[in-house]
Amino acid sequence: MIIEILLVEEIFVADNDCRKNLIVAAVPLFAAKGLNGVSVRELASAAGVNLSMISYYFGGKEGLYAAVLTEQFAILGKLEEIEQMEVDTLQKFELYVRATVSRYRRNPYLLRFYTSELTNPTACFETIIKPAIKRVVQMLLDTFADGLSDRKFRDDLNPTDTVLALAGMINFYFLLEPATAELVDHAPERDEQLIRHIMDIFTRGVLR
Amino acid sequence: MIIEILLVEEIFVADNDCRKNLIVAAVPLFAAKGLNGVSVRELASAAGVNLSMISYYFGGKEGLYAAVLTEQFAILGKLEEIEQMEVDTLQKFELYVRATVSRYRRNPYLLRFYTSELTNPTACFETIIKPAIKRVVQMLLDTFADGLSDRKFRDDLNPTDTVLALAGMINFYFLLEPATAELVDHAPERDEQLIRHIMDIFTRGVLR
DNA sequence: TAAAACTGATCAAACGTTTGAATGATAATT
DNA sequence: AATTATCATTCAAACGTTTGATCAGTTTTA
Repeated sequence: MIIEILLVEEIFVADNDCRKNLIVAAVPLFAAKGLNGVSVRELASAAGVNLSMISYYFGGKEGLYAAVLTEQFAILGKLEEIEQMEVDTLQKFELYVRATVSRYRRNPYLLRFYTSELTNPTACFETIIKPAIKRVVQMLLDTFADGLSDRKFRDDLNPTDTVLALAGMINFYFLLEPATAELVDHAPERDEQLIRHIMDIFTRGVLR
Repeated sequence: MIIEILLVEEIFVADNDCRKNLIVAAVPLFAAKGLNGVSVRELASAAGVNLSMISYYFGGKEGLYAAVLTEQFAILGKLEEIEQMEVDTLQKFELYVRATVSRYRRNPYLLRFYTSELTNPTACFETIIKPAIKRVVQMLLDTFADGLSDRKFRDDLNPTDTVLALAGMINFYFLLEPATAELVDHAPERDEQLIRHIMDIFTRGVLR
């Protein structure tokens, strides 16, 4: 049975036009080339504003980058809706998988910032990315613990290995897309099949 | 039963000292900061050679980066030993997992180059990284096809989703380490347990 | 002694940031 | 009601620094 969920993920809107334009234009640029791969002139030009506005509003290029990451990861850390749902543990794992797919589809840049910071961390890693990731992993660990105390899950499984396996299955699928597009059909139409597939393998793996 | 394998992975050694020093010094720098995050002066200084040697031997910074990636991914693409082994399909998947873990442990920079190019691709992506990744995925797909024709595996599974799930479980574990070190024990001593764990889940998922 | 390896100095271009002036709207003063 | 002062915002220009690359010259090697 498919769990119907409504994930409300409002987009942050700055009060100021110039400031907003900079963030909106910076997202795809930073996501594609990284912090050091984009120049302030490129950013300002893409936003259609004067380049000094970057320093004025964000204190510099790194400030703009931090603002972009803050906005992007505010979405990732929102797990309350999942946590508070009164469903069984397996369904909670499915909710996480569905939320992840939904977020990556809505925001195609999120995963790039995510993995870019994991591989080439900037100052933002410790302040923004690491806490967000730990939050997600901790939620998954708590869910697994619930499944254990319910005596639904196998008790011979390592909790961290198990939840990272689930997270890995769904995240790696999207991460690999640029390289495997010719080998694998990554069309959004297949998402439902992918989710069922992952949950199928995971369920067989963890159930008693 | 654990499959004992000997993975011979010789390290490329340049005939020239200056050239070799540059590559050796460049690996951790490029891996940590990316192509744009390191300057030629930093590279030359770390290698203990004159700055102009980068252009002399590699035609420029990008040339050195390409040389580093070529060396790194020569290891990743070496799958012949796995392919030619006369073992059943499930054991072949386990060989892949073991080889992956072994390579990431021997070369802690490999995964970083790998994911860095996936998120922020340079000119090397199409020429070096993409072919290497496709090679690995194709090998896994072939192995799955063998398991299907042996009637060992479930025939209702999507082959690509299945092999990407396996690859995701093992790769994501290492990718996430910088963020989850406080939550998850990533010690090499646990690798054997991790491999068994992943193969356990995977086996239950794919077997008839 | 010719070729290869290497050096220090130098180059133009690009970098991120800062400046001081100009703008227009709002608040305070007369 | 008219004038002045203050404010945040925007701009073009220039700042000093760093970038990657080059080149003429020197040393080393064969």
